[in-house]
Amino acid sequence: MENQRLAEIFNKIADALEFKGENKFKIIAYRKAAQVLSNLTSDIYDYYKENKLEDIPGIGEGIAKKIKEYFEKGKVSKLEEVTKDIPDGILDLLNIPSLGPKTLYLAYKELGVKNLEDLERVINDGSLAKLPQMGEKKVENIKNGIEIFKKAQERMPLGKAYLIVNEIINELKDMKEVKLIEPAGSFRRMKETVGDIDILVMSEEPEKVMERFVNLKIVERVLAKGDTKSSIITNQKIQVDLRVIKKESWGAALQYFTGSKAHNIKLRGIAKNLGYKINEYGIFKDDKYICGSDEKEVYEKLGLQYIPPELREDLGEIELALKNNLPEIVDYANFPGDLHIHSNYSDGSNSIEEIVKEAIKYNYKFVAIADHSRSAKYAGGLSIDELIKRNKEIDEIQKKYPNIKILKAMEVDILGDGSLDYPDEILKQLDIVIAAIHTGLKKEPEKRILKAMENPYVKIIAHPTGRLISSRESYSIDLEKIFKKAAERNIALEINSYYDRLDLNDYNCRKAREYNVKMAIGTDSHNVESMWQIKLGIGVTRRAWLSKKDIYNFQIL
DNA sequence: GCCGTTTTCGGCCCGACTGTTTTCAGTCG
Repeated sequence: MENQRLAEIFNKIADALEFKGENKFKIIAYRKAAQVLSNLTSDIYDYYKENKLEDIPGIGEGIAKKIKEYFEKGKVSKLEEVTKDIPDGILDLLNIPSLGPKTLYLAYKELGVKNLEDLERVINDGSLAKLPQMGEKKVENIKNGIEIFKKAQERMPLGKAYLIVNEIINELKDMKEVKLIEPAGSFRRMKETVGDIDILVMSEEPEKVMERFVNLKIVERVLAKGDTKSSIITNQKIQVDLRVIKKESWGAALQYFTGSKAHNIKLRGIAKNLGYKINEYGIFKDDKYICGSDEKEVYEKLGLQYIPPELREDLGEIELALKNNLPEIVDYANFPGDLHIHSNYSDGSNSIEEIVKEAIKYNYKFVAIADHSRSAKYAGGLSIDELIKRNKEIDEIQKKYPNIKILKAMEVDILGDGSLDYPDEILKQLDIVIAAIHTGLKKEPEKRILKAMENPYVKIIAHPTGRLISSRESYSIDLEKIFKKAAERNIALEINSYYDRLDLNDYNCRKAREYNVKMAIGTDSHNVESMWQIKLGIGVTRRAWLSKKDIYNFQIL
């Protein structure tokens, strides 16, 4: 599928045009097309074949022509045209905070800056500071920006950001000046990674709140400090923006700063058509304040059903909300249970009873104890005897805790030939068999998974792509084949909610939903302190528009 | 470059903060 490749091409064109100072709306149009392409669940080639490229919103005559060229000639000549007089790699420098296209272009034109080394040279020899509109402080900011650029090339996984957000909120929420505090941005939308963290505070006394914020223990550097906005870099090298909002603007600000950008731009268009203006302060008609204190009210005023943050990506949610027809996604509260937890029988650190007690705190109806199978020596995989002993212990504990169902599960290795790590007569004693690849990730993973799915006892395939957000690409598998088989065999695919996995991800879950595949949510916890990560998995289901009927956890009891 | 029950041309979201200026440009979200 060429969707991503084309998205990259259009983003690159946008970068080049921005560098050259082209019409900014043209740049927006290319970026919009790139965004649409990277989120498209169906193959762009099919649209091309059926001559329906222009049916896709955001793709018009010009970009359709370029996509056609790509499929017919294997290239987009516009990309070559706009990049031919730009040195290789200079566009990457646009990702340096505080260095924008105007300054970069000037440095290139006047000082011959072509790469990061050149940039550092003109900073150090003082020539950059002598350019028009430049000065010592601007150069200092760019210098700091380079440091951030080098260290924080990657976005932070959502699960890590969670801990930082919790810490900041805990530090600020008890101030008497703080009426409400709430995270916004991609964090609130539960994107799997975040580039920075946005936090909103309702207060009438911004000075005190800002003062406290920029002096928190985790602050490494203060980038800006004002009455409405302050920005800091934490000791973990992530930027946190804090905004202080007045009561009458709270809902509008929450809406505005939650984004996504594409979602907000479309909302603005709707507001405009209704004769309103919408910004972070509220909805206005001829500069007269209409509403803004409540986020739901903001959507209602625009004739829209309230759209949950996780859906706000401009992937069709606005059109559905206009018709009051959004999918019924599931709540974070009252989730029925966790399908993937390791006990100290294998490599977990807590006993089965400790896990059960913790699960009760979550109000779960069930919890699945899923230890590693015998081949997983590195992870204390259970021999058949150990497995039988463990199951007996589960029976005993079950008697003590009648209000929660303890499921006898196992995360069973898919071996090199696609067979499972226990014989069928053992597998059939389990409530849930979760099959997974842990070794030989490059050894025909697709074939092995498909073979494992033939086994009559397999209920779930764990972490189907094997990717790790911070360190590993997915196995090379054709997920569509897995989806078809899963639907046919009624096997659920996991949303592994461990923060560095989130596998399947939102995009693939949306795709799986088209095949009527059920998803199984489990945290893969190895200690009870990790069980909160079920939130991350639920977030994925919400971003993928899944309803209860799409989620295996709701169909177990 | 996209888009249209105002439009096939002329719009396209808009405000905060910083730094370099002395009324504004650049960057960011």
